[in-house]
Amino acid sequence: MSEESQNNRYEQQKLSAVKAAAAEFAEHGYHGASTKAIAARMGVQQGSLYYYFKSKEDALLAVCLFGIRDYASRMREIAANAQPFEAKLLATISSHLSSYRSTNEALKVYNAERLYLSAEKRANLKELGSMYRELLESIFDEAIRDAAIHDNVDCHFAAQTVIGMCNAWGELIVRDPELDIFELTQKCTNLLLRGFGK
Amino acid sequence: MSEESQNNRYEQQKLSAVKAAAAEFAEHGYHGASTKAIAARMGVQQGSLYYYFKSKEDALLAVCLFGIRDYASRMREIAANAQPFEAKLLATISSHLSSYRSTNEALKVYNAERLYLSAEKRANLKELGSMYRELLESIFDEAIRDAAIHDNVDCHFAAQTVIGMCNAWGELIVRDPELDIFELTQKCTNLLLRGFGK
Amino acid sequence: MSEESQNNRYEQQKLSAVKAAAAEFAEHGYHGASTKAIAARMGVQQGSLYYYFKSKEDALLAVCLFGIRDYASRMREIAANAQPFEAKLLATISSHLSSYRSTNEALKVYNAERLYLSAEKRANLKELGSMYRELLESIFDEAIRDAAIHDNVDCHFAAQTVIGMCNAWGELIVRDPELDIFELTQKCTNLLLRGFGK
Amino acid sequence: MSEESQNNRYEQQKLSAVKAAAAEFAEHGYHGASTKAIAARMGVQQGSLYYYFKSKEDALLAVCLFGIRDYASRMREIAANAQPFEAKLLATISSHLSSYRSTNEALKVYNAERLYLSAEKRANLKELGSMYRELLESIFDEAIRDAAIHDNVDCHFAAQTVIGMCNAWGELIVRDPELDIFELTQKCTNLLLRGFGK
DNA sequence: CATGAATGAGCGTTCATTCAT
DNA sequence: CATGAATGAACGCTCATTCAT
Repeated sequence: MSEESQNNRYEQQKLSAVKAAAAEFAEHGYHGASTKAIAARMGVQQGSLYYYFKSKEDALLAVCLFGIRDYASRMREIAANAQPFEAKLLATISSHLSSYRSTNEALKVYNAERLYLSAEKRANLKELGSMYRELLESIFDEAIRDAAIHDNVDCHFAAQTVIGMCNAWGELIVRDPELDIFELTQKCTNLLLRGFGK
Repeated sequence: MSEESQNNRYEQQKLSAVKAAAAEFAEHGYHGASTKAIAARMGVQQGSLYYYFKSKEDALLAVCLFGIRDYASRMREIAANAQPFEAKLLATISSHLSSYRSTNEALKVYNAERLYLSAEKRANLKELGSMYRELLESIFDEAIRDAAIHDNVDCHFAAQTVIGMCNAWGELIVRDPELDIFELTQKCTNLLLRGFGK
Repeated sequence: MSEESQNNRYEQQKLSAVKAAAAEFAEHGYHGASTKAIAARMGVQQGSLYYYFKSKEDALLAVCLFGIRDYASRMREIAANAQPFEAKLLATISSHLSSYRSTNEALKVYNAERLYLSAEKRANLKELGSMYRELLESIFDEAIRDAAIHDNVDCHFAAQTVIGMCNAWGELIVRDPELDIFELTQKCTNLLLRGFGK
Repeated sequence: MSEESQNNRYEQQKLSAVKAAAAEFAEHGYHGASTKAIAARMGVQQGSLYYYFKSKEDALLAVCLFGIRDYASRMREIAANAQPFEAKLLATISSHLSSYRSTNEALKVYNAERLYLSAEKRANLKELGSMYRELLESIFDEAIRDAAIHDNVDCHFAAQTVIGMCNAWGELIVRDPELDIFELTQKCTNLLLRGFGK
């Protein structure tokens, strides 16, 4: 039990480290953030960080994974559910946008800073990222099969655009805590389904 | 003539410095880029950079301005022209997306790094950026008045979304030189007008 | 005991840093001295200095304080003692001149370089310096009241002159380790009391 | 005539350069002053300074010489005159103190910065400086022979002290343009002749 | 005589990282 | 598990100086 509680303690501290790193990376960027500031934010000395991360780059990887893990797994659920296209699209957007509120800026860090990871470290992420896009593409594919959307829709373009639009709004969500995510989700979904025109 | 050519020399070098800085900032981010690398890219010694920029931050400001000056002025022209909504929207998107090819990554830098400028330095940019969004909003306002789009469209949301979508694609344009901008412009415009649904 | 010795370790190193800085500032002036040379003199790497000083300017402040702290507190004792004027004057001069031997050139640095401190940092010093002069003035005031000196002596002038004379000789003391301070003290005191004339 | 006027022009500019350098050296010290600031103060470009000084060190030498040339030659006149001791002492102090007003801070620079000159460059100055002190010593020697002062006065000490006292006040004169030099001269002379005691 | 452009060395400072305690 | 002390490389920047024009 003592071992377990120690383990818990470690996990708690590690989580706290990830959140501190996420906040610093989000505010100053990966290169602009300092390990000293991350340590200060979580209330330990600079050297102690190295019990939780092997290096600064390692911290970035941890933050990125923290940022997309849930987000990617929720996508898997959405794609697997037997729902009409419109519901799936709404669920996707809702999940994506609200992730920006719930992951301590880690999703923003994933978007803005992941390219600074070395190729090897990024490999893990790439898989999750690609999976996300492919699942979204498959939703559009299915919609075409079900005649829910025009058959001339480019599914790759569509998925990329949905992701890009959500990320663009995500930046604004992080910066403006007043933004109403529910309303925003409605508007985005509506736009994607029907456009602005008459 | 000697005077003019001397003047040209300075202007040429300054432009070359801005482009070198844009490239380095785009690749490594503001904090990750080094003045040494910028100098090396333009073929001078590190110290010589300071003949053209008062500081690294000043270089970032110059890059950002370089990135949005034309882009903003083109928007002014588009908004002023007497054209139907659909043409204006297409022109906007076309201008926005092709800027990512013509400004040596400076527009990408403006989007990703401008928040690292101090408040005073950013003031110059803010005006141009706000103007851009407001002009775009006015195009949507006008479209409502002309009954070209539904009257329940939130023009602020619409403008922000167009900008966000273009910037998201801009990132991809910069990273992938093969991307067909003409085709992309069509698809984006089409989506915004009619959506994916039937 | 381990804790105390650790604390000692830091204090020892900090003192060593102050002395190294004093020596370099005295030899090359504040601007002419390099942090690299200071670090080398105390046997650490350049960057390690910043564990003991927040900045080079901070090091100058530390040196100045080190240079005048004892010197100012001794003045307080002298002024407080119930002794005849001549004894107080002698004590003052003796204390002032011998400080130049005991503070590792820090007093010289205080005199020659303190004006390079920013106004805020200099504030700490100003108080001590003013106190010193005022205490000395009060000794002259008292001497007038006790009729130990002519009543037309300008006490401000007198204090300033004593200080100036001692500092002038201090420069020579630092440069020439052979100078006999005891003899010098006698001569200065004698001059101030009786002048060169008959 | 054209040649002469050109020569004059050069001499004027050189003088202006010396004064500019004196002012910068006095304000920031030799190492703290920049050639750029000196050039700016005299209204030319940085590179143009090198028509008047071979190097920054050369500029310091020129300033030092400018600071003590007149001052030393005046001392020669004073020592040569057939006047009583008291008159000579007064003339010396008057000349010394008023030099601080008339040489654009160059005398202050001579005192505070001359040690940063390399040994060879300082040689010229040393001669003038030693001459000054020796002339002053000879005045005290003569005063002993004429029985104008006690025969136990140490003439070397006396000369050094007079110089030191004047330089100490000189610092204050430079910093405070309101100081009454005439009054100060009287007080210093009086002190040196009669002391503060009764 | 003066300039503007450039240099290359050096500066003060910060950084990610290590490791004995 | 955590610290405090130290490292050495890199950073942004300033400098005195040079030289073609």
